[in-house]
Amino acid sequence: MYKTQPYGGRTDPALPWLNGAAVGLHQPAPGSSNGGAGRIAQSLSLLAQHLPLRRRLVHAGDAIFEAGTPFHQLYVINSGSVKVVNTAADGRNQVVGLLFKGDWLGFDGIAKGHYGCTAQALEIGEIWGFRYDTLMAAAAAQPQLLLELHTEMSRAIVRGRDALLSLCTLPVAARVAEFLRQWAESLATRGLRNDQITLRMSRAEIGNYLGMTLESVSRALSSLERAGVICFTEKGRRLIQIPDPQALSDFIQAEAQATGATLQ
Amino acid sequence: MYKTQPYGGRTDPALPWLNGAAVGLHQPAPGSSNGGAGRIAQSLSLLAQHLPLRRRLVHAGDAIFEAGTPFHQLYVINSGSVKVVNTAADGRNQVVGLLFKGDWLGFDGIAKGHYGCTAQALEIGEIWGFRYDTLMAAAAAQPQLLLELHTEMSRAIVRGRDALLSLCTLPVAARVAEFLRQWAESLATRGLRNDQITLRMSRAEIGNYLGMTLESVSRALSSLERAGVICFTEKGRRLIQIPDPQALSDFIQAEAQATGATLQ
DNA sequence: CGTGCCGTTGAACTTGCTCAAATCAGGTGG
DNA sequence: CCACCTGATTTGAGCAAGTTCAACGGCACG
Repeated sequence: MYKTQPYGGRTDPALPWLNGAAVGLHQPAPGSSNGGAGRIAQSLSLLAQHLPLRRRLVHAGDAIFEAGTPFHQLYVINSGSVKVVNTAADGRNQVVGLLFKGDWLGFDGIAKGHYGCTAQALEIGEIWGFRYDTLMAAAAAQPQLLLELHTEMSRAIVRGRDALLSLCTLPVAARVAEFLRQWAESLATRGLRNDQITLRMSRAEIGNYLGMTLESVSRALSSLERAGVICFTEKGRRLIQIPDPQALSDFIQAEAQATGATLQ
Repeated sequence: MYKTQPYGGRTDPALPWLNGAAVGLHQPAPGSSNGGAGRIAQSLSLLAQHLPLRRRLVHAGDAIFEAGTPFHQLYVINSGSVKVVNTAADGRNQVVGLLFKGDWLGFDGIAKGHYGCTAQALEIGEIWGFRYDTLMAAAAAQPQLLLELHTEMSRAIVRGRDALLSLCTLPVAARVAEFLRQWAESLATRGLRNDQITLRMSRAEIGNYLGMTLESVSRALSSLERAGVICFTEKGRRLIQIPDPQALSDFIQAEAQATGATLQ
């Protein structure tokens, strides 16, 4: 397996912190049973209350914003899912993010003054748009808005880093498994059923996202099915069932250790 | 070459925007010849003026903060360089960032309430620390501080995405070249000489950062030297000279195209 | 009913990894 | 100042994961 080997750095005392949990500065909404779903609903309603929103219905394939256009607005997903595609100067491009209800879009525009990525809906959904300067003005009266913004930006940074880590330390099959695990986790956080996933991307898109070929994605899914970690439903090979989320995690763990990617 | 192949997405009209340029919302400092260096000096002095800073001298290897400790402070590099190491729950860890003067540290703590990474100095330098809540309080009086924060967070997001793109679309040799190019660019932005680079990381650390083995890093550097794109100085193989930055870019371009990673 | 796209699977090939040995730089103690 | 030791780096040879190329089946759409 093509994994980076241990390097005798000084930062290696294997640390026991959970990386996946989505606990934030926010206390769970009083009276909400699920921290994740409550948090997201709460923050969406906060926005709705204090900002003039441009609500837009999108269909699969619709662009929410395009790389290169001037930045003025941020967006929040009220429903549906979105992929973010990064494009380099020489035309190489890559899916760099996959976002769901409550996630924000367009942060990369703040620094550069124009969007650096293209965001595209993967299914029917509703996207809320609002101007960055309006948000800042509203935040003067409602500081909670600022905390929300910072938390979401921080989350985006963490997501990017975790993606990098997966990409560098996991073999293909485990990367696909991790992809499914994260997707299921995102659904669970939002209070949706997470025992099945409707892939809204082609094998080619998934492969592009995970840094592998479409054939590798296909093979990885087949091998996950053979291992009994996932099942395909009778109809269509884009609807994936996950009988036991723990089995997915175990699979990833096993693959990671097999490669010696554990480090230190 | 193991590169992701084209996928017939709908987002592919190859876009001509430069990805590397560091132009921001900030207008170049009036009277400063170099936008980058001016911007950084300006934003450092803005912080010094409006915030009580904890200044700390660090030596190579010193930790600025450790993954898992509670988040209260953000940090800014006043001088020196820093690496950021991400650690997963199962012990896999990876260098996910390399930062220089003017860069901020610790954003990942905002969402989770504790730092998710460890930051470690690569050389002697001075790090400024200040509490996040103090920053927010000061921002009420000085909104420029907020813009600064957002710009830096945005920049961190963009950097992460670009790293992902390199990792997925470039073969090893080009990845090393791109690494050097970015380092040189960072130096240039800060008004420092960018015709030579003192690597402050071992081959193993570089490999970990770039998702390859230390042997691959070594071979890539040797091949860059053979191609005349870089030179080693007589003393030590950690001081690298870059006679012609353009040649580096050309090398990357050529390698990228050779793999068909161009897409579209 | 043909055309096109998506997905799967097989076989051969290539890149980058693993293992191993030799070299080199830096620091330590005599 | 030199011998020595340790860790970093380079380089080679063989191997394997994942890619490339290619063929086939299924489903949707005109």
